Amino acid sequence: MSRPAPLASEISILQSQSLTTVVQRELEMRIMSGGLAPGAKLNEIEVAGQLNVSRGPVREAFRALEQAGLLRTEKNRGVFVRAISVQEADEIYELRAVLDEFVGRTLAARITSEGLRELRALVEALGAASAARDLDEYTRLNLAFHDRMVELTGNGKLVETYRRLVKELTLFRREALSGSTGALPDSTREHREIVSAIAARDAELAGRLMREHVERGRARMHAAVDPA
Amino acid sequence: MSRPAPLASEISILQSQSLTTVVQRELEMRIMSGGLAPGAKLNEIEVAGQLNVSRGPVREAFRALEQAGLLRTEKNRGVFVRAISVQEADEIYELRAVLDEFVGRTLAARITSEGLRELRALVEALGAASAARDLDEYTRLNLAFHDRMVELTGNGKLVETYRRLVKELTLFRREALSGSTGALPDSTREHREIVSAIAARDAELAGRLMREHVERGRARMHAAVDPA
DNA sequence: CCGTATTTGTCCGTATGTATG
DNA sequence: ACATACATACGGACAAATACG
Repeated sequence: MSRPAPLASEISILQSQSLTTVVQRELEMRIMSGGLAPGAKLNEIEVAGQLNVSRGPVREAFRALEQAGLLRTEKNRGVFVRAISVQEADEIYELRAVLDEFVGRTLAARITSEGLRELRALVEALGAASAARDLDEYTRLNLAFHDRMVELTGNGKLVETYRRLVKELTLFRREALSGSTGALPDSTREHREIVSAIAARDAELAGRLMREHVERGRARMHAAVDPA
Repeated sequence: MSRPAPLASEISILQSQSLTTVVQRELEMRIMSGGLAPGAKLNEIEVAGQLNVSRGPVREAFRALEQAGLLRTEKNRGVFVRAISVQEADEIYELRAVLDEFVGRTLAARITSEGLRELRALVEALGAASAARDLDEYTRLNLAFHDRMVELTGNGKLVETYRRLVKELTLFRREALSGSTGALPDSTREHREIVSAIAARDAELAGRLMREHVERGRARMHAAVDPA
């Protein structure tokens, strides 16, 4: 056993989680953060070496991430970070529009005042990041805002489904818009209107605004991909 | 190597697919068909022995099925067939209602005459199975009818998402309604109305009928679970 | 509470298939 | 086309944790 002593931060994880889970999380993080680009090949031995584990847990993590839609396996050839096609991204946007419309309607019907306070705080923070032209922070908060809205519906299955789609979309953006100008869309006004509609308990309007909000993202994708 | 010669039908599979995939499919089939009931514990060595493979592919299949929502893992304890709670089933029905409403609207807008012919044939077959009181056939055709509708939308991501939810609902029904009377609901009339609305290109109506159709299934579940 | 048996978690060796010169 | 190098697929052994008597 030539394995070096793990860092202190790793010990607690190693004790409570299986190595497969640790590897899975680490790879997912690298994919989502862009450390592993779509199309990149993952070598079992290499990954195992980097994480100081054997190939067993790595292979198990590969199977999990494959099912999660982040990796693709070619038998006897290797596993690759999935590349999402424009068509697939379009399908995801279409689905997201349906789900987000439901989210808007549902929140208008059953959000609590505490939930509303949270959303307003996130919208304010989003406006600040936008004014400061802080793209990373804006992106982070934008994801958090939408994710929190979905959570506040109280439907755990919806949360699960939604997050899966968002992960794949993130993969696509990283692939397609890598060299793109980092112009932040500034949807601050739209965000405010959505929260207002929810606060006003106008389910019809909140749903419509959410759907249109997603459709605009979809249109931006097409505009960025096709050199119109 | 004391492994017996595989059947001819297995050889082609072994050549084209990895053992992990074969094991995964086999386990999924056993779970969906009820051979493995919710809550049942799966022993690695036992499964490996039954399928004449080593524990490696079995463990990899476990990770994939865990991600697919059909198995649950407790560290150092084992993997179990997932048991879906009533609340979770309710969440899934709520989601399905949203998706199926979208399916109805979409089909009304873009179904082809060939697709319409297919749906009509399925509805007829469903009516026949209902008249013959053939519950198994009715269940099979009912799943096929709804699955085909989703396919005909042309949105592959939607198909993927929908099937995942249906699998989990099947798991729940198998768990909760195991001792229930096998009374078939006979939604023949509803099915006919849905197809009619689609054929009439009435998106609004088709969507509403689909949503209500799912909501009735949801209500039947609650009625079957709570002794009202 | 301790020791044993069983099961899972991890690691590594070997075979097979793929890519490359 | 052949041989070599290399990566994956699979199997089996060891270590660690849990269950049980």
